[in-house]
Amino acid sequence: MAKKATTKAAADPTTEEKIKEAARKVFTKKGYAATRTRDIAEEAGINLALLNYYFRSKEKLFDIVMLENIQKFLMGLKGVLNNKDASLNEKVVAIAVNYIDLLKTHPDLPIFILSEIRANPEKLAQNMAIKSIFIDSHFFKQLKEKTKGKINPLQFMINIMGLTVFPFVARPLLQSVVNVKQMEFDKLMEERKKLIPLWVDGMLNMR
Amino acid sequence: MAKKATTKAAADPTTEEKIKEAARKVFTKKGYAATRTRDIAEEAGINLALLNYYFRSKEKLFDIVMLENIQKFLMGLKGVLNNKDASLNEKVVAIAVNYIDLLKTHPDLPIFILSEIRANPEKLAQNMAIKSIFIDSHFFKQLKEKTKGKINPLQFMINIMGLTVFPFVARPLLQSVVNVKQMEFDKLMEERKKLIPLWVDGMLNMR
DNA sequence: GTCTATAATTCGATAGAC
DNA sequence: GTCTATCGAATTATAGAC
Repeated sequence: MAKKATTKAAADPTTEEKIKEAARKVFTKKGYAATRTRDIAEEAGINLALLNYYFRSKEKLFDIVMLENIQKFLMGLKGVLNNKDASLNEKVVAIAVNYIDLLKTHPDLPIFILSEIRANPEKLAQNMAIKSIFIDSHFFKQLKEKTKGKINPLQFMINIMGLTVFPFVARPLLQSVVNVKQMEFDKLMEERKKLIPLWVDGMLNMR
Repeated sequence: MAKKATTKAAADPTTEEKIKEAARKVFTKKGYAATRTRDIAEEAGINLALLNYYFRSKEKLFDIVMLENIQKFLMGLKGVLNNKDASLNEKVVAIAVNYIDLLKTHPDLPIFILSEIRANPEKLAQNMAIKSIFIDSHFFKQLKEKTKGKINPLQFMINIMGLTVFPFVARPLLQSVVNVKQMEFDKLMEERKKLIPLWVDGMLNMR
């Protein structure tokens, strides 16, 4: 591991890295159970036996990919939520923009994370002190002030995440059922970067 | 099929019905690939061989469950969206209340449908003329009028569904990571029946 | 480190008795 | 219709040559 971290970072990927990237791609697309290690090996352009040589098993490889995916999905948030110099509205802008940019390149991330957690909740509890990321954040305090007892601030947290993330979760349905094309979808998501902060501001300042 | 639809509807379930109900439960919880026919048989309290006797294969059984799930999820919507006597706001209320009630008893429905469509988009295209349910609905016309060219009405359709459905999609994360208990979750969802129409109204009447 | 070949297991499906 | 027993295919994992 970390054999050639000498000069260049992105020289040519180690076999181990190739396998992990292939695993991320296939796992994220098809889910744990539907993924065959052969698919990963083929995607990585290596032999099946090498997968078990580097990672002990399918499950261990999955755990690594899963952990990194969750971090990718949540850790970007941490800095934003705790920036004490940003107003509530500025934070909403940052959340919307960051997530939409992330999800435009990794659209399957949310549905993968959510369905795997759902199928296997006990795997999560572990170490993750993610609760604090949301509930103990500066952002959450700002929400509490703004809503002063009237409405549970968690409702707004759900709304902001929902307005941002839900379109990507619903994308399979939008594309294959409502027949929204990839380009139209991307355009809608770009529009939402500006719209979501307006909508959230409206919700927070009602009556 | 339909052997004893004589007097009582919910007398005692046919073996066939028992299998289908067990299949719905297990498939919806674990997804197609992670489900073993043995799990379904055990859940139904019958023998594995009977599953193949009544339904030809795991896949055929799944297709039936999937179709019924999609109908359960979308068909309730159809009547609401096309009720010409209901105002836009009344329709939003109906959507929120209907879905939250449905999802409180079937919380895994959305994530199941979305992740299975995602893993297997070609299975959908089929017969389903679902596009019309949304785009050609009376509700969509009302949205168009209200937003008169300013914003794509699809954005609001996404918002309404997102505000309503997303909490249930995110529930695994909320419960096992943010540590929201079942009772608190249910309470939040009840609150949302009243809040969502207010929020949507605010969004539609901005500036 | 990488490959081929194969062992070990799991799982969907069926044969055949009752 | 329902069960037990088992087959056959698919898939993860490993042994062993290079």
